Amino acid sequence: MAENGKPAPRGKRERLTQAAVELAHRQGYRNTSLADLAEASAVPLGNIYYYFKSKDDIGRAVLEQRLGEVAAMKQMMSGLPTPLERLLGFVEATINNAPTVAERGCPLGSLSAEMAREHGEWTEPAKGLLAVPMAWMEGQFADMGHAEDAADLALQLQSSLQGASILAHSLGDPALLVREGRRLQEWLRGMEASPATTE
Amino acid sequence: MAENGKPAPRGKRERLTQAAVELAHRQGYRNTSLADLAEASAVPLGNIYYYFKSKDDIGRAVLEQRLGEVAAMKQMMSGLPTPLERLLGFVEATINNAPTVAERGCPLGSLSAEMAREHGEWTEPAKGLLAVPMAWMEGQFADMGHAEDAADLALQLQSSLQGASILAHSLGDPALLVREGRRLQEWLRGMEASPATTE
Amino acid sequence: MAENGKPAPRGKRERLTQAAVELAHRQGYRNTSLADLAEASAVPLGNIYYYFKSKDDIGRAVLEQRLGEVAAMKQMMSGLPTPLERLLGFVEATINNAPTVAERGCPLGSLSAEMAREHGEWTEPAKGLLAVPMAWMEGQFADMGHAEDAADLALQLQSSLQGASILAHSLGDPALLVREGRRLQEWLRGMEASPATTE
Amino acid sequence: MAENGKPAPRGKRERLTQAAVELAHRQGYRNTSLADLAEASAVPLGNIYYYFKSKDDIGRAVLEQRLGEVAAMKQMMSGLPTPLERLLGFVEATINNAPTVAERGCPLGSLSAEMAREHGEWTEPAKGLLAVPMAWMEGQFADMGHAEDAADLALQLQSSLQGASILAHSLGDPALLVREGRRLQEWLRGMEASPATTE
DNA sequence: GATGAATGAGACTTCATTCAT
DNA sequence: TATGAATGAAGTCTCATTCAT
Repeated sequence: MAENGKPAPRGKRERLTQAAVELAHRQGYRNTSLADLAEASAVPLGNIYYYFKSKDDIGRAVLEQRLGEVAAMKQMMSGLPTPLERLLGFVEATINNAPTVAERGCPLGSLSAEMAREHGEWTEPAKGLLAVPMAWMEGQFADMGHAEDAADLALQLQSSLQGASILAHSLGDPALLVREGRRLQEWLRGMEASPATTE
Repeated sequence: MAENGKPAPRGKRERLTQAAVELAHRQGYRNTSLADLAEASAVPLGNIYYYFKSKDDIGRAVLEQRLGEVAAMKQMMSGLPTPLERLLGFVEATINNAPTVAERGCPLGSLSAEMAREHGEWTEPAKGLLAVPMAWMEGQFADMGHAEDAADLALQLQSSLQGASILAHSLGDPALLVREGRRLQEWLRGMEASPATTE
Repeated sequence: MAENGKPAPRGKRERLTQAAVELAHRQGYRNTSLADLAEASAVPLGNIYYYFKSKDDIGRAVLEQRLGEVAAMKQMMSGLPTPLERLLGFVEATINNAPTVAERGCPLGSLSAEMAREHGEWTEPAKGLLAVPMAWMEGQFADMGHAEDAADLALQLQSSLQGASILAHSLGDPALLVREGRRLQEWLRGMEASPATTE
Repeated sequence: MAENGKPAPRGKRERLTQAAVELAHRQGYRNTSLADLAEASAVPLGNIYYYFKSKDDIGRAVLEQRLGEVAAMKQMMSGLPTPLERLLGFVEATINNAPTVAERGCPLGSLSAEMAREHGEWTEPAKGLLAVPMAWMEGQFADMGHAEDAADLALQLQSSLQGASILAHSLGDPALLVREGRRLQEWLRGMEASPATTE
């Protein structure tokens, strides 16, 4: 009764989405049963269908939620003054996330890999999980004066981060991601010294 | 060696393993039913249990098979004269595999990611899928005279290859893996010029 | 008539009944969910239970509505001067309805068939759907001077109409019902020429 | 071990089909759950899927079984010497079936009506349930010398039989079907006297 | 009266695993 | 060894019905 007395029915769909996102990260989307989800979100199984009309619909919500997080990350980085700082900040965020990544995999990469196999409706949106950040990186590199090879640099950065995430996860060692992240930050800093002055 | 005339049952287990490896790559291990496997290997469903005592047992065989392929790859590369050529050959092999990787994911990475989640018995052997190649890379870098940062270089190379594989798979574009592979080969060649012996 | 200003809730029950009748005709009673009904009648699902205490209760209303239509048809025909014209008019009405019958089945026959199977409370009222028109026909034949075999003639007429409706529906061809209807009209007209004067 | 010791695995699919045909007749196809079917045929629910890959597949089998019965009926009638006797025999068979029809509906008509609504794959074969017998009747009438109006006569006969079946079922009175059947037999006999040879 | 939300039984389906031969 | 058949748990989904405002 504090702020409102309603049992906050709005919160339920979000609770479900949140739990679904978490479970999909922890054990995979396909591997997560609706019973799992019902228990994790304390919603009776049958009631899930009041909020989502199918499991696929939940998958869509998970995807959207993750895409929203990607957008939020871009938004957050846009507060930094230079493209170099923004890229450094992005890598820093990944590094900070290393323990979780080592335990459950990269939130974007693992979901993307899983959904890329389902040659269904959401194969397109799933691409955004990795493509959107990479496109953003490309923009930052371009702004740094590396317009010509911005795409290659972005591919290099995104590949390294994704690969290091996989290694950290598969080998269960967050330090791998931290190490590779630090190296990438060094690389980024060194890049500014000679900005595309290739001639 | 033949004690009796019974038709060597050896072929069946291998056919099953082979089919399981292929199906796990194509659609994921968990997502592959024993009925799928029975059909793909032309072995009656009930008979699978003569060769494997459970589905988990098949997972173990798949893992072993892939680990065997890793060993074979090392063996094959050992025919090349210098560590640089060996590393270049490894990357070249990955590049040649790009179309398959784009369609089904990296044979090692995707399996490793899937099995890393099953906090069961085979979490340890699964690590080898990515750790063994990386350790091998480390050895090559050391042989090239980069003893001190061999581990970092190996991490860098393996991360980039794995990451590029994920991107190629998720975005459905083999060219990404080819591009990143070529860049890595350039990087490797440039490295020999000044082999850490900076002075 | 208005005792208070409350918006006459009468309209809703009728809207529900009307929609239920239509849906039952189009897709079958059992096959119609309350969610379907709620949507079709623009009445919130939960609110249906204010007007009907169970789905069975809705079935009862559907039945009553159809029985009311039967009564209305009788009423309408009573405006015609002779029994022959009344019977001809009845057949004519059926013929006019042929397109709908071919698409959805006879409104009376299909409902009767569906509800006859439910050995429940409404098995009795359901009989009226076909029995009432048949009794009415019998009366008309009697009035035409065929008192002795009125029951047989009614059976013959009603059977033919129902059977032709089934054929039109099952084969998706309204022409079948039209053809049989015309034949029955001829038969009726020929009957008057020699009214029971069989000798 | 009498004739063969095998637990007659072949019999199971037929037992299932048989039970499905019976249950579909008694309570409708859609209204019959697989649990009902499992119980009626003494087959564990899960095992049904060894014999049929979906419920639709069972529906197909039911349809085929009924169509087979139609063919068998034609075959049986072909043993009679004249078309008149064959038609009389057909009506006689229907009459003999009256008690069952009154209880459960016409085996062909009710199935056809139900499946005509499912605008799916089997809408075509379902038409055969009523169309095949009607086409057969047409042939018999033609053989009787009524080539010109054979189609109309067949429509008339089939309509009357179907309609009388509905009435018998809906009103729960087998006598209605018997009465109408006898009348139709009389009509058929009277028809031969002046076989269309009106001049 | 009205309404969004909840609930639990039951439907169809898949699948790893076991059994009898 | 080989194999068709059996089995039961679990998964996704639907629906009539009820509850709390």
